[in-house]
Amino acid sequence: MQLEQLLQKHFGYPSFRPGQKEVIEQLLNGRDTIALLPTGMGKSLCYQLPAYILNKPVLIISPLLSLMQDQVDQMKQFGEKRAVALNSFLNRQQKQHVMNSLHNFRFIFISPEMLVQPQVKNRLNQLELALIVVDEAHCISQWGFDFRPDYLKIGDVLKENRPPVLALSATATEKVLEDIRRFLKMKEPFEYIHSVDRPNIRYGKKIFPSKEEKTQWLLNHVSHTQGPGIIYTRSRKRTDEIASLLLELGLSASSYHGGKDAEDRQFIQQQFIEGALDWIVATNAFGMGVHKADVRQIIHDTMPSNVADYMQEVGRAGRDGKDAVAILLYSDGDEEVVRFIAGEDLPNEAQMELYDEYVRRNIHPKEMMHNGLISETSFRVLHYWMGLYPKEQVKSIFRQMVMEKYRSINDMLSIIKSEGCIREQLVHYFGQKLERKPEHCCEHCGIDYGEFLLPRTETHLKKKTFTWQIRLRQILLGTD
DNA sequence: CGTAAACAATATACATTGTTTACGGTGCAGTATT
Repeated sequence: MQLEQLLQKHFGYPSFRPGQKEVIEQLLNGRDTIALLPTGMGKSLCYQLPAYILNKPVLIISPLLSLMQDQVDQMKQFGEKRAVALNSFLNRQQKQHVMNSLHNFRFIFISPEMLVQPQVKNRLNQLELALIVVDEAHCISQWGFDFRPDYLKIGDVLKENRPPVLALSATATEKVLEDIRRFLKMKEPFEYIHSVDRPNIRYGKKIFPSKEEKTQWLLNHVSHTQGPGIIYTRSRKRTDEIASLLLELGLSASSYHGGKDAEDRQFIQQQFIEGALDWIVATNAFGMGVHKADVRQIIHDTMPSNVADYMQEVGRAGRDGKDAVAILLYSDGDEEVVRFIAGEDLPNEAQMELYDEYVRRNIHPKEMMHNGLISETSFRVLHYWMGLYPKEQVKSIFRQMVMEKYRSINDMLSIIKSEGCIREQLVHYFGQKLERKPEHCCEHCGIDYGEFLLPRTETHLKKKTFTWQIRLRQILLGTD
């Protein structure tokens, strides 16, 4: 049967979207594949159709519990009951039960941390899988080295005669692609790379002499333009600050960051997706797995720490194909804090010495953590690297890591400070060529905020006084 | 590293200036505790 017929049979679609057919053909031929497709362009079909054709379970490695849960729920809603998320939401018994019946599932979602557990790894390696998928594969590069080291172990977990591996992401620089190939141990993968350019997004940029002026401009702009929108800033505290100011101006806004309860985060995200909330003021915790098509604006109150993150964040605008705008705000010295945060949580040399000493004295290095000498995150990262290389080499690896981070920050900064076309520079950064400049390009080429500058009407201000506002106030003010 | 808030000192009974201190992103798993 032709692929199109199979698509029709299993999903009821008459034709493929760009890239899907090529990717699926390669996978069915048993070839490792990297697919860079813009969000909302049907990435999940690339593994779902092969799952039905090959009729064996597909393993999907996913970065977030909430993402797995959404996908499983969605599948169940569409009548696919044979989907499961193998993660810490399951208690011991449930986990055991799922582990014993893995062959009965068609889609198995799992976190890298769960995947590398010996018991889980062995069980999965006994299973005959159709495909191994790494969703949001840029996380390998973005998180693996200094945050979630288990991302770097995925390749080691996979046995020699494994099924093809499919790495999915929306954007990746050549460096990220290299990390994906290397840490997934891919063998001459087929690569489908969609253009990173998003013609319907206009790139704005505003430079201010002081932070106060920046904030003033932001408040004024947001209160006179259309949402829905996301405002990215660097610290949790500042998300709360800005959100409060917007609330005072009568706008519907909420802050969002990793320090909030999972429940509250879920609730806020849901309100935003449903359109009951116009503005989300967030740290980089917000975004992955947020499927909202009509986001009109992305505003950066603080610069992101690299161009790949910037593209990822900006890419959340205008998924419906309609016009959207991304505005990057900068005030002198913003990069200093970004630089600090980049190096802050990495293990320092004193901790490396101490780790070494603990090992020499036959004390489990975990004690460092219990003695409050290192954070959990830093310990995990340090433990990973010290297990691989001698101390001096680890020191040098971390020095390089910091240098690399500083370089990425500088790359972002030089785009901000440059006088050139923003779109062109972004596209070039991903090693691509800009085919055609859209009419509304960027700050440099001339930007017209046009319809985004529609004045806010009274109804706009007052139409929403639902229960969510009360709930949001509770969350924001911490009163129940 | 840089900022801002909290605190202290000055020099005079209020407010300015100097000094110290706290703080800063991303998530998983699994266990102990509300």
